[in-house]
Amino acid sequence: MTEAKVLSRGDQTRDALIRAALVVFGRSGFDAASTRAIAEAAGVNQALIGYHFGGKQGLYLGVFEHIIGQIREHMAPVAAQVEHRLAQATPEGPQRRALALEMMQDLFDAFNDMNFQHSREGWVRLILREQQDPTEAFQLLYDSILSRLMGLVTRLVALGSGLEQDSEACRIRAMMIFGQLLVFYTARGTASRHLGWKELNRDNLAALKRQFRIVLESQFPPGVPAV
Amino acid sequence: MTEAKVLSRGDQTRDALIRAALVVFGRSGFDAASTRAIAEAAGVNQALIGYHFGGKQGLYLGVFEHIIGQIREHMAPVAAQVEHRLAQATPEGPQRRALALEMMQDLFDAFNDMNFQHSREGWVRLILREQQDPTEAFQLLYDSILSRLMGLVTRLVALGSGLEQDSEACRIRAMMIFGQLLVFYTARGTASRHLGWKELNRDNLAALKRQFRIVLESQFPPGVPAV
DNA sequence: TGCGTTAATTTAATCGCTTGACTAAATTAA
DNA sequence: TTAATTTAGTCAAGCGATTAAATTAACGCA
Repeated sequence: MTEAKVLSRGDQTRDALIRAALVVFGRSGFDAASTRAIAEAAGVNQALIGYHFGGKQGLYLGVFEHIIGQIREHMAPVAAQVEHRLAQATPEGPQRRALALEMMQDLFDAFNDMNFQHSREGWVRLILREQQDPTEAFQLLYDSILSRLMGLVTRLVALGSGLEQDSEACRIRAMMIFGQLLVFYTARGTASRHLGWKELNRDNLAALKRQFRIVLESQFPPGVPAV
Repeated sequence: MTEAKVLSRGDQTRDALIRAALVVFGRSGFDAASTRAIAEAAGVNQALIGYHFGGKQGLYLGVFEHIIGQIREHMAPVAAQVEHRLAQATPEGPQRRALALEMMQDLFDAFNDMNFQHSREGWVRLILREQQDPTEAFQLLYDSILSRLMGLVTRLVALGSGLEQDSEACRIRAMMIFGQLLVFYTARGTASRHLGWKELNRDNLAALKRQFRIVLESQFPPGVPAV
């Protein structure tokens, strides 16, 4: 319903290739993924990769542009809202901890939902690989959204903890907070065995959110003065 | 100095192949890594992979047996010590929070040091890949040590939080605690840019440990009654 | 509407190259 | 002399890229 059906034949092919490549690249990595396998998964002739994207590399970048668009769609609204509230917040007010906590919960609720919705696709695997050996694709991803999200959470940590704005401590803490959620995707095998979660379903996600909320509150207790 | 020099010619070849394969498999993944590249990195003829390990797959398993041995060497002593203290601890004593906190810090100090020492090798990348698509190698790794470590931390969370022993909540919390550290390896690209850490050095590790300790204490405040 | 022309897109086939596995012969150690 | 180990070379299969030819859609004009 959200998709316009006025896609030309070429655009349909581009689309099918990107969606197939998302899966195949995610499962096998760039080198091990074959253009023939991608083309077959897309139901399309192999030479069309060269025609539409210039080659394997071009298709890979196309996949990341697609991902970036999706993440933007999910996170931009809540990020903008948090930025707005941050600009208005008095950094020394008495309830600034509660405020920071609330905004973090908004942000990470959206983050969790996005990850959950796309957990079946190849997102996680693709980004994980790029984290280990960043290429042009990661530069794109980081500059367009990741840096914004990280900066936002870092400012929220500063607000909630009283630590100096953008200090190294705040940045480390921001990374750690993400880590608490991401570990369920990055260490999927361990999570699967230790928790018996063969796949992340709605119930699992709810339990995860509950514990995350508890831990977040313990890190930024609303009623206690800052360190 | 720790290595006995009584290795036969064949054992030397096996050793060289495993060390080279650790790097090449880690960098490229199983499929994309070529046996020729591994053999060249080991300074050895390609056919020797087939001779000594039966094939590519056998070499891959050999690499994981090597890794498992190393992790055991690092973690088994502290794990045994914690298990011993856990067996003696009275689960309802007044300082059980402080006790749990102390044991967690011992455990994760060892964990951090191990990760740091081997961060240059291909460990992280290899295990990360197995987490996404577990093969026989991950089964081996999980059964031989990962399950023990996870179980241990889960029991410590139970002791420190007052939550029911081995409840799902405890297991989730245990995963999250690991996540706070692992994120600096799994999201290496983001960490590199957000923190300016091009590689994890001694200073960075110290800063990381400091923040981790603070967060851990906030989750299990020594002087406060349990939830 | 229908025809003819042009551009966009798709197809099958082929190129040189690399892959993992294997083998027989050569080399080394016991 | 025997067994363990290493070597160079070969095999079929799959790789990414490219090409010329075939097919399809788009547009101007009658």
